[in-house]
Amino acid sequence: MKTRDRILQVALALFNEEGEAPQSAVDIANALDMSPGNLYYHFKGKDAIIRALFDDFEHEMRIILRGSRGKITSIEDNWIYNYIILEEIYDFRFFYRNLGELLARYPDLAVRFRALLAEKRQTITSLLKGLDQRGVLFLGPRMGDVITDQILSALTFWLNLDVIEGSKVTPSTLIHKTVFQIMALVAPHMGKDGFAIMQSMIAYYDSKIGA
Amino acid sequence: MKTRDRILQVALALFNEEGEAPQSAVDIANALDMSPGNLYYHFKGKDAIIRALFDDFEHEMRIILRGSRGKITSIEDNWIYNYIILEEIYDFRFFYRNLGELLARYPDLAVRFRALLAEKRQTITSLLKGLDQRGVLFLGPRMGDVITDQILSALTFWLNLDVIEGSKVTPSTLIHKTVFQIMALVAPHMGKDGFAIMQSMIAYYDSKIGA
DNA sequence: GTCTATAAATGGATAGAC
DNA sequence: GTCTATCCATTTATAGAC
Repeated sequence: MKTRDRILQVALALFNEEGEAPQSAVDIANALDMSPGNLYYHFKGKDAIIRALFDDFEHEMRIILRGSRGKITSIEDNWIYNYIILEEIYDFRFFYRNLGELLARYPDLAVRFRALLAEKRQTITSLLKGLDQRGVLFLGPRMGDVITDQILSALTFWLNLDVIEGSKVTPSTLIHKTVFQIMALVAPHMGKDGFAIMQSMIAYYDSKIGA
Repeated sequence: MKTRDRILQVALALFNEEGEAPQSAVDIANALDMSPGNLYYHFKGKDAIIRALFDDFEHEMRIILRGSRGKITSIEDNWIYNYIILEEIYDFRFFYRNLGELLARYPDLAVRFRALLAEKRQTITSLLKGLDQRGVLFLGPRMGDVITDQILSALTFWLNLDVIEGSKVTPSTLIHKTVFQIMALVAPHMGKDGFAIMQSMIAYYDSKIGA
């Protein structure tokens, strides 16, 4: 394996497990059993590593977002789609733990992250509109935007609330819980079927987390 | 005004406006036209200042939470109550911008912050239960917990999404928008009145932000 | 209480040998 | 490509004069 890739791999693991902020370039070099000088030969510093990691994340997230266009019609599709997005975020979770501070430190990444968010918003909006038009959903005026905001917020901060509350659930359970939360944002707008759908989602969720 | 209080006041303003992470003890001293040595005479360092600021925040937030017990019965009461909480958070917004990283750096504050969150959760849960029992709300099994999570999340991360999306609304508009979002989480569960209530909330919200 | 001066520690970064 | 050695800048923290 190329040294460059090894650095990215180990740095990502280190950031995800210990947090990005406390790690210095020397810490990363140590984790790789490598001299700081050598690390600087491959990357100009921690900044360059973070930018390279964001490149990877951005690329993969775009594939996921683009790949879903027009293919999601059922509730089950929605569940799976959310699951895939959350798993991708989990792989680069160090980024979301610190989001505000990180984007303040790297304005260039902030621009790109916002573009990604805008694409997500777009995807969610058109998805909801499709469900509304097919009569699966009943959205009053403005409610489309309101729910989009709520879903976007859930997708962005699900990891934070968990950390802050100090919960100790497994990653898999947390992802399932989050998907459930997102579905629960939509279910109340499903008219008289909403209650039944909510019930079956609860059953599905319980089976996933083994409750 | 006592020097100690001046330090806290200026440090809070500095953290809120420029972010907490980039400010060193020397920066704070400069903002006060004071020598670092003098700052260290009053506080052992930035850590001690942050702890003192958290003391203030915790104290005021507890007063707000305690003061509301059993007094909130109408939708209008809810609107006002949320507004007061959001304003208090806004006064100490530096804390919420960085929440994850900050709590990781100060485990003692993490414990206290979690206790505060638990008290908030408690308040929201009993509030929803009250509305459910009086027939204002219709919550299926589990839905109480789900909505509580959603509200708690909105109250905790409203400032972050705004910063991340780079929006440029006034603080007042942002607070109104957030209250609206929280009410919109509850409205769909108000049975057949939900639609009308939602409509009147939208009108009220529009009047507040002058749209 | 407040200042100046300075020590001690840390993190970022590069030069030059191998 | 990789290492050692080193430098520079920043930050924390304290001692001692006023």
